[in-house]
Amino acid sequence: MLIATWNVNSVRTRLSQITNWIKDVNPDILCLQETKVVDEAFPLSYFEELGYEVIINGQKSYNGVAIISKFKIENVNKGFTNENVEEIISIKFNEQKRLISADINGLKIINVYVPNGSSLDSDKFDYKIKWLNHLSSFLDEQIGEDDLVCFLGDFNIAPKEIDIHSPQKYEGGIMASKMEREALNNVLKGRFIDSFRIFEKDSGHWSWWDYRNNAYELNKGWRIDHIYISKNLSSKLKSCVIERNQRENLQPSDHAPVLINLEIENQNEDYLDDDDDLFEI
DNA sequence: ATGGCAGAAGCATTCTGA
Repeated sequence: MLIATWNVNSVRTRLSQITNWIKDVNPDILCLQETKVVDEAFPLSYFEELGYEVIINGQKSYNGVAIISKFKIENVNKGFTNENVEEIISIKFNEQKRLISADINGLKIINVYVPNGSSLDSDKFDYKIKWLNHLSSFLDEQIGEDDLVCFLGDFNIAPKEIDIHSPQKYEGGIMASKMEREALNNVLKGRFIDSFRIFEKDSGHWSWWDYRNNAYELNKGWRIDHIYISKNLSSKLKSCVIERNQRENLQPSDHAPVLINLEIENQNEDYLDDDDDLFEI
């Protein structure tokens, strides 16, 4: 079972790149961030024609998330549905469309687009930390001990020094500060494994390269897009790769897709793919 | 320290991203 995350920086601008990549890789589940489009204008049919179901939580110009799946999608949550907090707080954190989750083929899929935060002294940074704290309580309510969870997306946080191209310059700053990492750890609460780090222990592997300053050509990137899986899935994890060649497309997203292979049985009778060939990565 | 690049809105230029 192939599961991917990709911040596409506008689903409409990147449409042919996304559908070409889908045809090439044949993922079972693809989670998108920064779709930048209202739900009414989302190009649903392009994915449905390829045999996928789609759920979306979009907004105009900014943010927006979607899940594209070959398996039946059940128990959809658009945004936060926290019960043990004042409703007004959930409403506030649902204004920006950064979260969508559902049950798919026995897995809880939780797709996030964490706020960037701008700089440590800004109101946006304060929002980022509070948003992560709200996410933490949402996960606490949503995730049961035996649930099989895949928690993925654009986290806008480099977990460690080795996830930044020039730590001497960027450690402690935005996306690499102690506060953000603590907030992220409070969300994870030791429940998850960073899929990528099971297979690669060294620095030099990035999922995002700034459009500016020739960053891709100089390979000055960050690893900020992550696929966390619950510990009870660890024995099923067969691979995790960053599809960095997608950053070389004409007019690419500034992020590359991240992809895992989970060895999980098809539990779903109405699997939408009639192709029996398993894609090996 | 500043600006570089890109997308959306909307028609010149601003806002936002990371």
